[in-house]
Amino acid sequence: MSKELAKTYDPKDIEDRLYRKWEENKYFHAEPDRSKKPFTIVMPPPNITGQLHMGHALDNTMQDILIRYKRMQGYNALWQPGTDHASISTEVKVIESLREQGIDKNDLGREGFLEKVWEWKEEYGGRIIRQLKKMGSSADWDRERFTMDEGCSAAVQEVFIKLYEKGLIYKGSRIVNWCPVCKTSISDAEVEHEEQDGFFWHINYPVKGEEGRFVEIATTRPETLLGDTAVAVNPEDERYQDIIGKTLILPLVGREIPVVADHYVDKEFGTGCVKITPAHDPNDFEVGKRHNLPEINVLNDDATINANGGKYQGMDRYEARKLMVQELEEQGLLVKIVPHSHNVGTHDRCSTTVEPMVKQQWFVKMDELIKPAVEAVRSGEIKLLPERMDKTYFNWTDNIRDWCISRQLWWGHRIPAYYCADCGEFVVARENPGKCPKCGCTHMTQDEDTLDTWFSSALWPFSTLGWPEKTEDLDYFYPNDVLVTGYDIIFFWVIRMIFSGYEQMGEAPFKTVLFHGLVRDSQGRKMSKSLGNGIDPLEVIDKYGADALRLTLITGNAPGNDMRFYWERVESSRNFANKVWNASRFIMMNIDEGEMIEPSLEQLRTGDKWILSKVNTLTREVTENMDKFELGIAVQKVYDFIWDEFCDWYIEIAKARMFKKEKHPESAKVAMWTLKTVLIQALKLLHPYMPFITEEIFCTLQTEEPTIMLSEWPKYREDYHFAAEEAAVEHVKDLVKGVRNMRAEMNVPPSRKAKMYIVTEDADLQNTFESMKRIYGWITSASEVMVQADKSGIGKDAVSVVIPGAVVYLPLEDLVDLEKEKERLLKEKDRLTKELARSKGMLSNEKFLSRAPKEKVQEEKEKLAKYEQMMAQVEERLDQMR
RNA sequence: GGGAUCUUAGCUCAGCUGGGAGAGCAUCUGCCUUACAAGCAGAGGGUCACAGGUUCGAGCCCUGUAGGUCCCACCA
Repeated sequence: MSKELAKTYDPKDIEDRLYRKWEENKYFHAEPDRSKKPFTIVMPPPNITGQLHMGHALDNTMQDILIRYKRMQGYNALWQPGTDHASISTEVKVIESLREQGIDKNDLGREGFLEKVWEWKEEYGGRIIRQLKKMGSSADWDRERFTMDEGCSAAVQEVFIKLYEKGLIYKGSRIVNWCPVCKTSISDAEVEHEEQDGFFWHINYPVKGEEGRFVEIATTRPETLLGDTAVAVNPEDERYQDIIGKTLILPLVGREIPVVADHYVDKEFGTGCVKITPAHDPNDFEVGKRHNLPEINVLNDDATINANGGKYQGMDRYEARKLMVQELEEQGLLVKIVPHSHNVGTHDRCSTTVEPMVKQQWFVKMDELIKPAVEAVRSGEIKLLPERMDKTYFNWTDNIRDWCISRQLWWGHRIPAYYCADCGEFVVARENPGKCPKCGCTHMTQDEDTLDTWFSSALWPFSTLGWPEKTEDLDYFYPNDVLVTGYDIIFFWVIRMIFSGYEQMGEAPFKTVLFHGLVRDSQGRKMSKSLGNGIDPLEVIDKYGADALRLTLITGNAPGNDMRFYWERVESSRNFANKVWNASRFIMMNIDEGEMIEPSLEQLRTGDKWILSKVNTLTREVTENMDKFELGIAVQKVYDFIWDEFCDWYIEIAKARMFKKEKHPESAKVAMWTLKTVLIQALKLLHPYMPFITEEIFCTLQTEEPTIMLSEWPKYREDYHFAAEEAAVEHVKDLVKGVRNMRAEMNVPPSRKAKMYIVTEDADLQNTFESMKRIYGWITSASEVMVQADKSGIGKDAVSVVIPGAVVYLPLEDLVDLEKEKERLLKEKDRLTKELARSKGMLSNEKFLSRAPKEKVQEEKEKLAKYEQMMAQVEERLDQMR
């Protein structure tokens, strides 16, 4: 009785204190240990510039649940954390902050700028980690890594060189996506397509030497006309047979360009004539290659027109467009302007319209690399959850294109290529070779470009474990078991980790990928800065506690589905936490101190066996669902058990015994043991989801173990399955519910006590009701309970309640409104009539009898018998009332 | 253009391999019953989008329709 908890649950009191305890005791830390099986999850590294948002909160909660679960199961569980340098985001952010101080990136120079970025990293890099800790995340922080730390950088260099040497990385002049604001190339995955309303400008291109003859083309980007080097038509298009091979005069420019025939042109679309701009359109680039057309780049890196644009030089692309259209109109070459909505590629970071441009860039050749990654998912060696993600995955791998990995940024891993200033030769090497292998000069400088951020994240599952060194960690913890992440980065990250794992390690990086969806606002919108609709997880934690937030994010959500965030849901999670808290408080206040010995099966009463059987089944179901990664279902079962079974029924059952300790000391003792045992088991099942509250209660309730997080995950016990007791308590529940229902509907106040007669001819039932008299008598405030085979001694006007197998009578003559009771009985009769019709219908169906499984038929027959018996009772009672 | 996914109670969503429709919140009615009013007890509320099909039996499987969401895609 000495231990006590505060009256209401206050997470603020306990969360930080317990987290400190866990950290100080190194409970999160994992070291290779051959006597235990490893279980590894690598944390998707949050950006160093990032602040905790709901996506992180969900992602980390799921991982923490899995890690805590496996840790309790005895696995050597490693949750490997770290952060990502996030090249573009970070660079842009630092540039902005410098600009506010009036400093320009270029004035600082590369070295100076990088110094500033590292300063920024030192200052803000730890912020998100501190925030993740507030969630209760049990990652092994001693192992925190950074994508640009020494080891990860070595891994990046190693991979680059290996791939280059295998011919899987090449440098080439290709058409790439160019962001004119970030002034860098980006990969296809970073381009977002958005539908925009634009126009089709129809322009006449004069045919050389044929006065008054034109070829009409249609374009959505008239300014690219400056780079046109041909016009193409479909070779099968009858309309244009005679102009193939002729020469056109490019309007405004005056350049002579040929008309070529290419199957790429769709006869049905537009005018059937396409202007070809190889330097600024991926398709045109291909056409240009086929017809040996020159590539004329007309844009600067900031998307202004360059010297090749003649008099338009220096103008912004859209300004030039406007002026050119105007001039075309003046010259009578503009045929018409047709509104046209089309897809425009934008940069996912800054939303700037991307310009396709021909540039020298580094690429990863994908066709061979992707093969094992495809096979892994196809064969099931790597499992994607939910399964439908397979299609998304294959859709990408089937249409894979080479990966542009060079970025014109400073913050990131620099490309290990060195160029000779004299002869232009380059070498890929671990360090500057100093001397040019071709001309022998010493003017070697490193490539200015850095690598795509995802190039380093792709190596995360093994670079964090020490690769390219052959470490014990790598040997023991690789491959990872599960990867938890949002479906939005399947292309950016998941696929690239998979092929990198196979290529570098010869093995899958992980066995299962568990995808989750987006956390949206209450209206279903994406949470975003610009909308200002984001909800800060830290605010939620501050108001309701981390456990409540975690529970909210996990319940009622199937894997891979988006969810909406509601404060009301957090509130109900908090209410559950309080429920657990108070149930525990009650138990602590009412059990005796000291060691408790497990009672023998003979000592256990019906109620004890029932709840032990229930928690036993719960254990099995929770474990099964967690193994299937059905976290929402698993925690829902724990929730329902604790609230609806343990609190609503077992604690009430126990009260009837504990409050009469003196009269029945043995029964009280067994109840106490059961209360404590079941509570601890339920707390363990709940711990991965709500680590703080379960730890606090566990540590207050018992002294044998220092922490719940290293306690043993409960196991299903064959000897704790009690079918008969479960059935008995169901009968008692039916009785209690029936009486409560009657009292509520008949407006019998709770203060009104009454005798209770239970009439049944079934001897087993008589025993059940006889043995649990005290329990349900107490719950229903009966003054006295009689169990008998007939109605002797029961007043004619006693109210009756028909329950399966028995009729309960309560002599409440003075209070009873006969009309009301008749109404109540008629309602019950109505319900039974429907059930009987359904049941009889099924059982009279020959095909059901012959084809349905025997158990189903038997089950249905039992139901029918039950309803028939109840119907008879109801009818008898109604007859009496006539 | 291709693909995925959703449509279940007033709202938000569960419903895992087909076998009598569930939860939370909201609503209504009683209760400060000695763990909890962040609570207890009771109640109301659903032709599971629509139309077909398979099956003894369909919210669940198949086909189609309508509407919503998302992803992918070089039709200028």
